[in-house]
Amino acid sequence: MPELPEVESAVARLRQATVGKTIVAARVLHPALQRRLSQRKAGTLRGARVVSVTRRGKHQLLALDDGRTVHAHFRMTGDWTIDHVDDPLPRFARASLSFDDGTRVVLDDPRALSTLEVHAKNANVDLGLGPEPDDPALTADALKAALERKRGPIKPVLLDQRVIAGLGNIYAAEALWHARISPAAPAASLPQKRIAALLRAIRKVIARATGARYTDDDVSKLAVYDREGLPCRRCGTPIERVVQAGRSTYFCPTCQAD
DNA sequence: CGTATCCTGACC
DNA sequence: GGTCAGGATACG
Repeated sequence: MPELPEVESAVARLRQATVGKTIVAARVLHPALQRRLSQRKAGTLRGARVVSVTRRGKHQLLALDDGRTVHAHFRMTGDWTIDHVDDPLPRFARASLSFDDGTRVVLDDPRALSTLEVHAKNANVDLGLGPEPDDPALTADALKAALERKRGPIKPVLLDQRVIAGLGNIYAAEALWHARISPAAPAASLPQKRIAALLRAIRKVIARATGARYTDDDVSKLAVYDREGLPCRRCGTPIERVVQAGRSTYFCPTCQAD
């Protein structure tokens, strides 16, 4: 269930469950996943110890004591189920890592779009990511420079992970609503002041979601996402839904007029 | 830039 | 049976 705040929470659980422990078995359980990571290669993880678990954008990186890195990405519907080696596998188990203390970490993903890879020691892994939303180097000027290089409407540009790492479909729409910017506004010509407002809004929506679990209660607090036809929380105008670059965009046609 | 594609389930 | 889904990428 991943946008950046959900990945952040997944990383915290993964870290808690695995750091300092040694892998005793690794299984790749779904053919689509096996195309990226063969069972043979996964098997080489046996005996390696997890040194650290970190997040970059929506990517999760497990550093191993032998220098290799396990690299996971949830895409649309992935999540970790953390259980015990003796438990029955979850219904949508796609891969699993078992540890020397009996802990098992299961990649649980109904759509099986998640990815899992193992990178060699010293491998140059380019995740293709821009700055994190909370990166102090991400100033309004820096964001303006990045946006000026892009063509097309702002909303799809915000989903480009090279612009800002970790922003997804929900929080892109939420941030635009808070900043009162139309999702169709050309990214390249947004004025400085509006970009500054957008950056503040991005930080606000991400910060508010981080730490909180992604509960129904949180969803009900969203300003525009999945609220087509419902009144704008600011002006009462019905929220509209359009499709941009194949993704749903929700916005208020009154508050976000340009 | 938009579109199709990877997958599978939920819902109309 | 069609549409949609919180992501990313290859392609035209």
